[in-house]
Amino acid sequence: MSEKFTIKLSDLNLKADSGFSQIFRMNEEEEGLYRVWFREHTTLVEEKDGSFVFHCSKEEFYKVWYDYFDLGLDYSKIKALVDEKDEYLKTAIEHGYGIRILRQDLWEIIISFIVSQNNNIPRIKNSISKLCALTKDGSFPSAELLSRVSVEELHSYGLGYRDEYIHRIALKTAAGEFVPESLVGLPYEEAKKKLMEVHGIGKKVADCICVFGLHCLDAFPIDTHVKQILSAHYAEGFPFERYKGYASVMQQYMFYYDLLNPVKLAKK
DNA sequence: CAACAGGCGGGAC
DNA sequence: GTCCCGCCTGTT
Repeated sequence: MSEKFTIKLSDLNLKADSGFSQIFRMNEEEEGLYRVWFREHTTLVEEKDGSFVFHCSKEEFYKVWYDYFDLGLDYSKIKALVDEKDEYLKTAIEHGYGIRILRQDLWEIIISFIVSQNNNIPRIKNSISKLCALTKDGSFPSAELLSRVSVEELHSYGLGYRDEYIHRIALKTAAGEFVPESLVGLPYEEAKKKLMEVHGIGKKVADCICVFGLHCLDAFPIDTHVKQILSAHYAEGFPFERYKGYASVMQQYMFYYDLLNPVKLAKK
């Protein structure tokens, strides 16, 4: 609380990262002041005159938050890959300054994206905040803790039919029959395949877990927004080869831009 | 009222 | 393999 660490960072925009696709509990507590969580760590971050003030020690910043915000990766280089002739992607990137693929906790991402399926953001956030209320400190509940919560209780968190998916994967994980950590370091295709063996994880959720939980930037989650973007702007096919190794970064720019400026509405 | 939201499982074929 | 349907629930 007392200790603060200020640093200048480029290609980071807390508003863009918090409000949309990958984090369901980075809340703006006050104007320009955000709370972030990573496992047992939490801190406030504020954006001020192009600098970022972390309400933690310099040691904690470098130990936890530097990696969390993926600050070792130069996003300006990735943006430079974009095809000069691709007006749509160029526009999307201009509007998505500061988007990064954060390195969040794998277990939290697995559960969060199961919750996210066929769902909307306010409801997702509400369910996840109820899950986090299960712990004393507001951190995300472990598999062991979740496995002890009844399906009925889970249902009361507004999870709908996903209650059983959560219950089953929590039991399986607590029993050691599913080991999330075993996915770390696997090639993208293998990780995706193993994830899809879990009841409640399909193609899209598996891809999201690969991107946001395993930092596989080759994955390219196709949800309803991206599907519409692809058919509206890439009828000839999206140039995956060109963006090899960074497809998900492009996906994030497109997704974010579509939230601001939906393809469907723009077309009519 | 129906359609949709950051889809998935299950069954038909 | 592809297609199609039902599904929790809040919002438009």
